[in-house]
Formats: sequence, structure tokens, C-alpha cells
Amino acid sequence: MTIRTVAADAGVSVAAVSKVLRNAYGVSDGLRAKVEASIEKLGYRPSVAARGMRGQTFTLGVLLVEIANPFLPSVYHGIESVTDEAGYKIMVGVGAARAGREAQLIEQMIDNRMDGLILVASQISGDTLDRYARQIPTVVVGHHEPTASSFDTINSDDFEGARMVVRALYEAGHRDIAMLAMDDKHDHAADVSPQREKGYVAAMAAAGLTPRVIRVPPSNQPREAELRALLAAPDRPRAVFCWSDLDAVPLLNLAHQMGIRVPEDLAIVGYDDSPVAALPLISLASVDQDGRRMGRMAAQALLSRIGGRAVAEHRLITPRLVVRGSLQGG
Amino acid sequence: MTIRTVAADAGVSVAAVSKVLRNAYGVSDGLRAKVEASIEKLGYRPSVAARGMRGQTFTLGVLLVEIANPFLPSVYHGIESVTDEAGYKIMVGVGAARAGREAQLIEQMIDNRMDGLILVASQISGDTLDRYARQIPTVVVGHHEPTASSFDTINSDDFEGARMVVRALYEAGHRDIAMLAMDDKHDHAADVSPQREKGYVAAMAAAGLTPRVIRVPPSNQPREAELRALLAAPDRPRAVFCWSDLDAVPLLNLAHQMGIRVPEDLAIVGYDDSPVAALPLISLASVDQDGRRMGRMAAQALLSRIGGRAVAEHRLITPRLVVRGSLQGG
DNA sequence: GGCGTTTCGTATACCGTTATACGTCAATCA
DNA sequence: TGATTGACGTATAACGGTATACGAAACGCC
Repeated sequence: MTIRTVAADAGVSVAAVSKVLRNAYGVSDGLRAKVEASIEKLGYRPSVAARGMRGQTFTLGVLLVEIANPFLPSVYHGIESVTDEAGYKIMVGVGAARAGREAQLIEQMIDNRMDGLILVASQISGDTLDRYARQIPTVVVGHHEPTASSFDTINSDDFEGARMVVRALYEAGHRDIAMLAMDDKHDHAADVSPQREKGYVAAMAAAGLTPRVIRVPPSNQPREAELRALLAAPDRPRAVFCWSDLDAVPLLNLAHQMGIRVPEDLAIVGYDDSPVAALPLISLASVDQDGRRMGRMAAQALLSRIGGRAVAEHRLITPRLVVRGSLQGG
Repeated sequence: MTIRTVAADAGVSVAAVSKVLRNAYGVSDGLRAKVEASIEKLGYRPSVAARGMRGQTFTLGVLLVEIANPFLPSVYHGIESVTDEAGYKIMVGVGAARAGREAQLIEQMIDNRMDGLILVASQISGDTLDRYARQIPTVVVGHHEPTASSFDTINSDDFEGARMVVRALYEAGHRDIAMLAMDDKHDHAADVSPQREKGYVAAMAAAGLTPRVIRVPPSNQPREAELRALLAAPDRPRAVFCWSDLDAVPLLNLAHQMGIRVPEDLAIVGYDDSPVAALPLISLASVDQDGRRMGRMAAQALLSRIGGRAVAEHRLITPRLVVRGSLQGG
């Protein structure tokens, strides 16, 4: 069952069928009708692989850091809502939060002749990204590279989000505010955690307070010991801002287990406003990045880039603090 | 940069390079060394698309019902651990819990010349699955079709899991035990929810109790109203077994909000043992399906099927009840 | 009516691999 | 020694589409 089968059935040439498939120029209504009837009758479906060897595949690759991260579904749904309408398909690659793994997946997607790539929270360095982006239209979400010229970036304003948290904690009367940041051994200043850290430090300084950053291993590693140590320490802070709900939710639970009252003894604010944070029993204050919107914008940027735009676009979305019980009792 | 570039650089024929790439017969050590040196030097990567036109793509498709479902990551990781070693790549398709969407994705994966497919919790009917499975090696996870001959199935013993829950609730002294099942308008008895329902009904009958099944809309639709109505009803049951944590977690939170004590006034047991259930503040008893193991078994089955096995294999894994605070106070 | 100009359809080179058929040469065998 | 066998490389026809070049009508214009 190939394009040749269809051509024979419709009594036309192979090229004619191809033209109909591609909406190419030079097809009469009569021809189109004949061909479409045959396609329908035979249930023919063109091979993406063969198609990709010369033309477009109409398939986009989406790379997610980690499948268990609760923030990613919203971004994915945002992307999908846009690409669906435009008639593009999506293939997802899951990179276990390791840069090597991600590079492998990107290459795989290039090998599969995808038309474009959206990388969500990639841990790959700017230089490497740049090299890949020259080979395939690319949009990066959740990775700050505002000067990149070969790809677009869509980000939440992580600096501002952290400042909002510090200000809210300050207004709630807290002065002893610590931050839980991801221990980034690769020192990628472009990642979201360091950005939030900068915002935190700046806001603390602006309020005349001394910043105190505590680093924990990344989320794909166990880190309960570190959290427990923090809570048991004699100089336990009165408020903790966590770079992600992935840390804030376990911290909140651990505090509860250890008999520490939240927020009376310890206020906690997370980041991402994941579904778990919103559960009444958890009630974790958190920063909402509006992942859906970021996904939509990323997809739009990618489509326009595939459409020919060459000059890079860098967007920053202002986040929103969702106040809940872990910040303000009630 | 094609196979021809490499051939020219190494001073050999295109066929020779192809042979080296495929580990085919008739390659001397000297030739192999020359070719591999050129590949390394040029950084050549074969095109999967072109490769797929005649040979294998070494890429497997994994279809997930819904990206936000917290049970799926464990299955995915299980699959990955096996396929990684075997040198296969994975592409993920996300089907928004709609059969039409899933069919579309399956076709897309066939179009992309994937070597095999793993469908996780697919909602597609047995007949349709059968039609696709004839075109491409297929393994189905979380969908009971024990008589299917064209594809393999890997399932948790949902019937037994439900019975375990009823027995545990019975032993805890409960008699008024209801079940929250998914409202399956398509009436797919093969899905997991109806299987659990059967196990529940059987166990209730065995204990001499009257079953009481309450149906709620599927998880991609809002269903807070139904849950709230259940809790507010004058004949509110004393224990509820939920077909999934996706319902049990909101129910638990709602009960707490409405001042209903868990488990004193209402015992709740979920299914899937998702990460949220294990949080101390939630402490939801749940049935653990061991998704990781199911994923591993699915991948192994698929590889052996790709390897030539034609007779279908149907595996049933015994689940395990994880007792927590929502079932037994302490 | 002769001459460009569209419009429409066909023939076919090409995309980057794989796999088969085949040729060459040295080693082995009767 | 001539024939057979294996080992190793090469040439090349697929694979299933796309896109370009091109031919044949139909059309518009003076």
C-alpha cells in the first residue's frame, strides 16, 4: 500500500497523488476529487519516514526533563493546544534530568527528521544548545539564555517570582528567611533555580536582611536527610522559600511529622503551584508560572520559526504568587 | 553528511559502511577500523528515516493515556530500564484519554516506522487493537484482553486487588463499604476500573454484604460535585474504595474540609499507590501495582515479540495493599 | 491565425539508507 | 592442478515519498 497503489487505483500518476497530498500547485478540482476518493477507499496513509527524506514530517519533538515532574503536564497541554490546530503531530522524549541523556534525545529527534524542537527545562549548556539549534528550529522553555541568537526562549520571570515571595514573607512579619536551592554542580546560571536564587538574594538585600541559601541535591536524588537536618538544626529559619514544590511538599510533610507547626513555627513557600500544593490538606503557598501559557507561547514561537523567522525571540512571563495556609494561617 | 561522505572519507564503498553500521556479515577488522575512524572523525549519524525505509529503526513507541496521571512515570521508567540496555530508543505519545486521539497516535507511530508499540492504559477496544497489532508488534499494559492472540498483555490482577481491599476493610470492622468506580460510557469491560468493580462485587458477596457502586465521571472531567454529594448524603457509607488515587485523594481532602474524620467516620482506600498517597499529610491507603515491574515486563515481552515470537503472552501480577492512616488510624 | 502565457498532468531524478546479487582472491581439497 | 569453498568488498536495485523539469492543452491578445 504505497502512493503507487493509490495512483493506479485513481488512474493518475504518482506525482499527481503527491501533489494532492501536499496541496501543491497545479491540481484541478476533478483530479483532487478522484485522488481523495481513492485515498479514502483504500485507507492509504503516507509514510512519514519516506516523506521526511525530502520534505517536512509535520512532527515536532518535545523534550521533557523528567516525566514525574508535576509542572510539565501544563506546559505540554499548552503546546498541544497550539500544534493541534496547526496540523502538527508531537513526539515526546523524556530525558532523565541528565544532560547526556538529553543530548542523545535531541540527536534522535534530528535523526527522525522532526520539523522543530521544544526543549522544556533542559539542562544542556547554551553552547551545546546553540550547536543543535543551528540544525533544527528550536525553542527553549525554562532555561534563561536571553542573548542566544539561534533559538527562542520562553521563561517565567524567575528573578521577579523569588522577589515576590520574599516580599510576601516580609510583609507577613518574617525576617529570618532562608532559601532552599538546587545544588547545581554544573553551575548552569541559565537554569531556573540560580535565577530564583538571585532574585531571593536581591530581595533580601533590598529589605536589609541577610540571605541564607541552603543547597539540596537535585530532585532525582534522595534528599530527605538534608531536609530533616535543616528542620532539626538549632538555628532553624522561621521561613523557607523552596526553589520548587518538589522540595517544598516533602519539607512541609516532614515538618508536620516532626511536630513543627506550619506556618506558626515555620512558613513555607514553594514554586510551580503544582496540583499537590493546591490540595487542602497540603495547602502550600506557591508561585504559579502559568505553564499552559508558556507552552502555548513556545509552540507559537516554534511555528513562526519553522515558517522562516530567523531573528531570535525571548519572552519573559510575570509569575503570580498563590497564597495558601503554609504562608498565612487561617 | 551522508553514508556516502563517510564512504568517500574512508576510501571504501557505501555498502561497506552500511555493513559496519549494521554489524553485518563479511567485514574484516581492518575495514571496520577504517570506517569507524571516519564515522568518529566526521561525527556522522545515520538517518533514522532513511533507515526505516528498509530496515529497523530501533525506536519503540510508548503510548500513555494522560501525562498528568501519577501512576505512569513508574511504568515508563520500568520500560526504559529494559529498552535502554537493548539499545532501543523510545518515543512517547500522549493521548488525552480519548480513544480517537489514541488511534491517531498509534497510526502516527506506525507511520514513523517504529519497531514496536507499548500501549499503557489504552482505552481502545479489543477489535481495534487487534487490527493495529497485526501491523506492528504490540504489548498492552493495563487493559485486560486475556484472549487476544495478536498482542501481549501485562496487567495487575485488578480483580484480586479489589478483593484485598474489601477484605482489609472487613477485617477493620467495616460493613458499609461502597466503591467509587469510573463511569465508563463506552462500557469497556477490558479497562481496569470495571475489573476492580467485579472484584469488589465478588468480595462483598463472599462476605455476605450488599455491594454499592457509585459512578463518577472520568478523571479528565471535573467531578468535585459528585464527590461532595456523596459525602453530604444522609446514607454516606462508612468506607469507600476508590478505583484510583485520582479520585481517592480529592475525596480525602474534601472529607477533611467538610469536617469528616478519616478513618473514624470514613475509611478511604485508593488504587495505584501514587507518590501523593504516601505523603504523611495525606496518608492514603492504596493498592500498589508495581508499575515499574509492569513496565519492565512489557518491554521484555515487546523485545521478544520483535525477536520473532508469534504466540501471545498474557501476564497477571499480584498487587499489594499498602495500609496507611486513611484505613487504619494510628 | 500566430504567439506568448497559464493551467494541469506526467516522467523521473533524488533523498539516505538497506540488502541482495555478484565479483575477486586466497585457502583448501580431491 | 583444477575445482570448490569462504571471506570480503562492491555495485546497485529497492524503500516510499517529494520536487523539478517538461510536455500538452486551453486561453488571451493583437
